[in-house]
Amino acid sequence: MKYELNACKVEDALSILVGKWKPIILLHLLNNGTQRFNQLRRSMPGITQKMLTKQLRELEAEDIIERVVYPEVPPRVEYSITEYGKSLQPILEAMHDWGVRHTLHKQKLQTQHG
Amino acid sequence: MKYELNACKVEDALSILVGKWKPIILLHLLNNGTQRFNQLRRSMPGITQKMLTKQLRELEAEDIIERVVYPEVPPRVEYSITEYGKSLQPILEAMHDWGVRHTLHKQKLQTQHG
DNA sequence: CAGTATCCAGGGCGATACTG
DNA sequence: CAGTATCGCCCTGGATACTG
Repeated sequence: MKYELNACKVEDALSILVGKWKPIILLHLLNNGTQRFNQLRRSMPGITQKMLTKQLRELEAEDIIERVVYPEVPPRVEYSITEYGKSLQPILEAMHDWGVRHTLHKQKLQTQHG
Repeated sequence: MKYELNACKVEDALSILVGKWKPIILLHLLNNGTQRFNQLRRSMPGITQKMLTKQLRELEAEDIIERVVYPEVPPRVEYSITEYGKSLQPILEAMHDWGVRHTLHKQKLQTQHG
């Protein structure tokens, strides 16, 4: 290992990403750029308005995403990743890469045991 | 971005790491090598036997750690990271690096707002 | 030493209804 | 359109006691 990893720091990152819909929200914003509330909602089948609002607010509180309200009728609210939020991308990529290999590993285990 | 990240894969990785004590356990095993049950326990102030057992069993079920029982009296059980478990290290490092920067970022925000 | 078994509190998350 | 408000389930995790 490059150096000793500190558990507290790891958990700081983990606490940001933990939440049933947070990774999905982040990936949608990273992949598709700025999105309106209902645009996000439609792209996440199964999420309720309450949960989407809650998860967005939590990410906003951590300065991971930005929320911009346009004073129009009907209301328009746009969400986007902040520069700081983009710094999470290496973590998401590392997880994605691992997830891809994890699928293969599980298949291998099943072949061995099954 | 290098390519589109898939939410399911990211969550596969996340689901392994989520658990109040799992990152701590993994870092202990990565930093210190094979450890006995009470050795881990002593290095994690606040954890109960039940929780340590539970988290260890879950990591074992995912083939992230290995559990070896020595049929002795008194019993000896040793835990270690598997080769597969070591593949999580890039994720933990990415989280650690981010966590370090997150601390600085929070301090910066507080200076601005406070 | 290395666990189980049991009970219990808090919070995450969902379903549903209502609103500026 | 983009939210709040309320209710309730379940699951994680903690406290405590017991055991091969």
